[in-house]
Amino acid sequence: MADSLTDPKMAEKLDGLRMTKQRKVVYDVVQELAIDHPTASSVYTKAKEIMPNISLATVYNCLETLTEAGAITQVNLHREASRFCPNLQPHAHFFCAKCDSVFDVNLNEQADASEPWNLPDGSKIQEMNVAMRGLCPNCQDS
Amino acid sequence: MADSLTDPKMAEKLDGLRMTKQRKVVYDVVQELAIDHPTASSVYTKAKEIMPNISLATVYNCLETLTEAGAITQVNLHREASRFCPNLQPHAHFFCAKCDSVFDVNLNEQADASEPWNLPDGSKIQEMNVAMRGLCPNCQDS
DNA sequence: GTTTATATCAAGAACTATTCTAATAAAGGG
DNA sequence: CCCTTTATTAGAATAGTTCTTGATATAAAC
Repeated sequence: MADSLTDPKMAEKLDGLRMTKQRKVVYDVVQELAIDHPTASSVYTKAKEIMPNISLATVYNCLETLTEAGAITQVNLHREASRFCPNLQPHAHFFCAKCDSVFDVNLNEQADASEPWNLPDGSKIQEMNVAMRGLCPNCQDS
Repeated sequence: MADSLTDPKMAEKLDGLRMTKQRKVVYDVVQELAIDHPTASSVYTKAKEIMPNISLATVYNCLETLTEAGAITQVNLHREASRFCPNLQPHAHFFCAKCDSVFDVNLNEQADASEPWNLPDGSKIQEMNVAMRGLCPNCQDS
């Protein structure tokens, strides 16, 4: 599969990173549960089925390492528990207020579409957050 | 000013809400510090200058109430402390990775612009998050 | 291969931002 | 004003996450 850790492009991202058994398990679990956008503790629960001695701290460490390496991304809404997503394509996330599910939303292919996001039919947005991190003009110079 | 609590449109939003002294102070402080996008504790520090006996819990309560009423919005990036913003126009937020400042970013007026966000010249995006909350098709029906 | 350096792991303590609890106080309607 | 409702306060509690320590494992240097 394209997003496998053994994929050459992914290997490049993970350059200099030790692919330990724990990291592999954590990454595989995030892939397996991708559709749920699992939290750290969901990943922990599932990872223990494969590696019973793995600790929650290690799961947190692995998730952080994989995120920094760019293999997965951290997904948040307000201050709810972080969720993790192995989809590296540019996309947004929709959080259902009722059933607590989270799903990926792709950009609309048609540039002239009225709605930039390709939401499933029948979903209704109540709130939208757009945040960017980077360097401001002042900090860019120094 | 247009965003004042005494503005008729704002009054409508706050319908049914008791405008207590504390809520007024908290709202005024958020307005005053708007450019900084203050955290709850920044609001608390400033609010105490005006009302020395106000408690942190009250600041949190007021911020929550004002947010629910639609008078301010809660702004987050990952799980950093929430920040609050009295700008009710649709806009995004830019978090500087170096100086920790946060600023408003408006939508580009020109529909055909290459970049949908009107970023200040010289700023550089490293990461972008788009999240929506609402009802998914399944939950819409039930 | 042995030694030395570096990175990772596990367990639990510590931390931060936030929410909850229970008692007191303040608003607003009659 | 009085009464009911709602808000405030201070401090305790909580959730999610990060940190610390010592033990292991891996890699690098010799």
